[in-house]
Amino acid sequence: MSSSPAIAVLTVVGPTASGKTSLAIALAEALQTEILSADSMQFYRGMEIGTAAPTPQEQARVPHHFVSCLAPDATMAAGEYERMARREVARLNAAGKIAVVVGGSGLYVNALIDGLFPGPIRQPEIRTRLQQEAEEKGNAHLMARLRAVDPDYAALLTSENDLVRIVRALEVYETTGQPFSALHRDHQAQTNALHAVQVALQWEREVLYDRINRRVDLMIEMGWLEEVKRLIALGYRDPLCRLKALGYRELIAHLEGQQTLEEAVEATKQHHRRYAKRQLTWFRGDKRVHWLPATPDTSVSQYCTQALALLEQAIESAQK
RNA sequence: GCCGAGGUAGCUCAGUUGGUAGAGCAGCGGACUGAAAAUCCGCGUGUCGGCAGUUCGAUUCUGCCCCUUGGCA
Repeated sequence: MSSSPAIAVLTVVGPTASGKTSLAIALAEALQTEILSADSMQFYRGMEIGTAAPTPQEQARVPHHFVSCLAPDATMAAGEYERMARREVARLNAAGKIAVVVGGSGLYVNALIDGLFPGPIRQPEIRTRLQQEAEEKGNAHLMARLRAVDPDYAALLTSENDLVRIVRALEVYETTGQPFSALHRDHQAQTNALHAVQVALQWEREVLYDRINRRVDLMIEMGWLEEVKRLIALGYRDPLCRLKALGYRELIAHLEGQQTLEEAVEATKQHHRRYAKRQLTWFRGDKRVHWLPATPDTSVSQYCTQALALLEQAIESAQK
């Protein structure tokens, strides 16, 4: 019976195509532990090529969780992920192991480490109703409603066009009778954050974009189009469009004759580059993340050594 | 070689009857609490090809040069 480690999780975060998967595997091997994915799209089965999920060979090296475990028409939610992932962290910690978490979905990583406020899961009927209302009476109408029940949160939003957030906040208010911002504030006051060490690989922007472009080409070479065709044949065309995983809609548009393969590939690369930029903004904003300078000449084992050293330091200071 | 067209942002181009310039795309920055690979907000980043002349002032007018391009040879 081992005692719980001083650090509960070691995360590998950062933008897409930065090399998270291989670093996480190296770290999990070194720590003799398991990997929890924090990737909102690698959950889905049959989308392994397009989401750059760890390959069967990679998964054979280290046990993985939360990869290829849902049908493409299933819904996931950050709160559900928080519960499932924390259960795995607790199990590993109880065995004296540090959980290695890898993924680029910032909200999911935060849900796991910091926890979300205990709010309701999404309410499809309420959302549909509110969206219809926005369409009929305009976005400003919904924003005015939010301002009336939760002025603090309304003031934080950048625009009345951010319907996703306005609808969610109104949905929370309708379900709980509490303003979204108040629930959020209460939760921050009594946070139960996991003790974590977070690392990310920091590439020069041009090099990262080059890696993204090359990886999309590689995905096509590995049979991404066939993967999409297979999913369509299984009846997942519409769920796939709803998921909005990068590239799938573009490839579907190509398969349905709306654009050339080249156009679809170029659009996909661009969407990945923009996604990487949003991820950089997200993770740069979290001052707990340690950025390891990355270059084409550095090997995974070198990053691994650096990350383990950071982990060692954190464990020492946690034990003081 | 001759005749014509053009050189303005990373790209495609607009424009200034002389007062150092603006669109689209690309790009950059930010926000983010159960849809998050989603969603939303903000920002022109410039030796106006080069040199000289005219002018208070030239990206704009003039001259020469360089480069690209179409046609004729």
